[in-house]
Amino acid sequence: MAQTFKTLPGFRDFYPEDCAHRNYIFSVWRRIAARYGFKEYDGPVLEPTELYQKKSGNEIVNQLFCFDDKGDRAVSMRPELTPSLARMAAARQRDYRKPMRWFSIGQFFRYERHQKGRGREFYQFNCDTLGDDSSQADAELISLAIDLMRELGFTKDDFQIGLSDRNAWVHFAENNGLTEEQTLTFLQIIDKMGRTPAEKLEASLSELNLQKTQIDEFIAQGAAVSNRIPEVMRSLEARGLSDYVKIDLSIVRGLAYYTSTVFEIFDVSKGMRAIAGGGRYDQLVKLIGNVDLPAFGFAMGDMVILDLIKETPHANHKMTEALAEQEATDIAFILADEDRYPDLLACAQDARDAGLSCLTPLAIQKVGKQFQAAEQTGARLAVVIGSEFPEIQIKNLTNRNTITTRREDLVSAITKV
RNA sequence: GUGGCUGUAGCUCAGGGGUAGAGCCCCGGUUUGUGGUACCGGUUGUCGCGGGUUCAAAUCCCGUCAGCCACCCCA
Repeated sequence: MAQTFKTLPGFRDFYPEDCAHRNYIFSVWRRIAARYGFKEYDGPVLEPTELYQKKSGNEIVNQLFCFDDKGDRAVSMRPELTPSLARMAAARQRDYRKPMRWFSIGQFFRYERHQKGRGREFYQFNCDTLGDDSSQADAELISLAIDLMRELGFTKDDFQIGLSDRNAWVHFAENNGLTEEQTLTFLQIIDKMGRTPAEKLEASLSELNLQKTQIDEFIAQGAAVSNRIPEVMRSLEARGLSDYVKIDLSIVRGLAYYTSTVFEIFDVSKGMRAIAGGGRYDQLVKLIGNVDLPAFGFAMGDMVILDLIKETPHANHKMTEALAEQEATDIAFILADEDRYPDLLACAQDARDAGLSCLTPLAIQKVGKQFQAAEQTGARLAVVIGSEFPEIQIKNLTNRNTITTRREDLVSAITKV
């Protein structure tokens, strides 16, 4: 009995239609990054496990695809790009004018349970500015993120940027006498506040001698608690993008390395999932690469955004249109007389040399079948090669207009049909 | 790691102790040089796997595995 194989849990096959969707998202990512002058880079898929431990501590090993290689090195499939970026940027930062505007599209791996919007393997767009600590850099990347969403067809009614300042909370913690360690615990409590039951929240806060009312009052102050947020907002206002942004101090992001501005993209319609997120990390490059390089970055994964595109009619329509245009074949060659097969191949080669995409029959089939196949593969034109060759017929499959021409005029005639 | 739901054709699913079903997809045909519709025909299954009850189990019971969803976590 033949054994059948399936993908490993959390891993995906990309059939042509899936690949088309993926490439559509990639093309939007690249287009918008280029629009802001960002340069593409990439790092290795396999890194020393230590690189991730250094940044995030030992617990992270549970979530890593890690193993010992044949040289007994502890290695991990990359779960994220930022540590590799920090290493690369630190190593050669003198070769690049600041600010460095870098982006990357790559595949990442996390050993965790597969669920909607999350797998063990996924693609992620990473976009970072290094070597500039200004609020303009923050606003520039948030603006890029907004344009990304707009280019994918989303509107103000579909998504929103939540903007916050982690530093404001650190000051709050200091003013309330928390130690550095307590502050980290505190930030995690804030991060989970939205989905923690009220009683449990009160209990965790009281361990730090805090009351929920203090937190609520602080959040209610909004931008006033931060030096950074008003500057970022002014920049976004100047760009006409401030309608997309809402100040929400409850956002602090899970990771410890964020230093001041943090933001997330949420979808408005479907349960406020986080689509993307990022923030400022002015100390991380120093930690990993021993070079002072303030940075701001964000990342967006392919799984949640694709779900959201498919669930949002106008975004899905935009994707479908773009793919139909991109994938259309120019010409389906149709063989009406077997003896003319070599002539058909010669004509197809001419057309291909001229840059046209062509399909040619591989087996002898009835003309009707060939037209049907041409139709189903989405060809724009059919070119019929038959006994009257070198006279050939060109038919527009959309409006059924037909012209006849000579073999040598094929390429020039095509534009007229 | 914890919980809920679901496992029947390639896909979406119906059926519910007595010979295995529908739609879609795919392939072929409707007399051989012109397409989307229509019609006809065809391929595909140990009903996830193992055990139990029964004259008889895809169906009921127990276990197990897998998938999905949620929790945990989220870089």
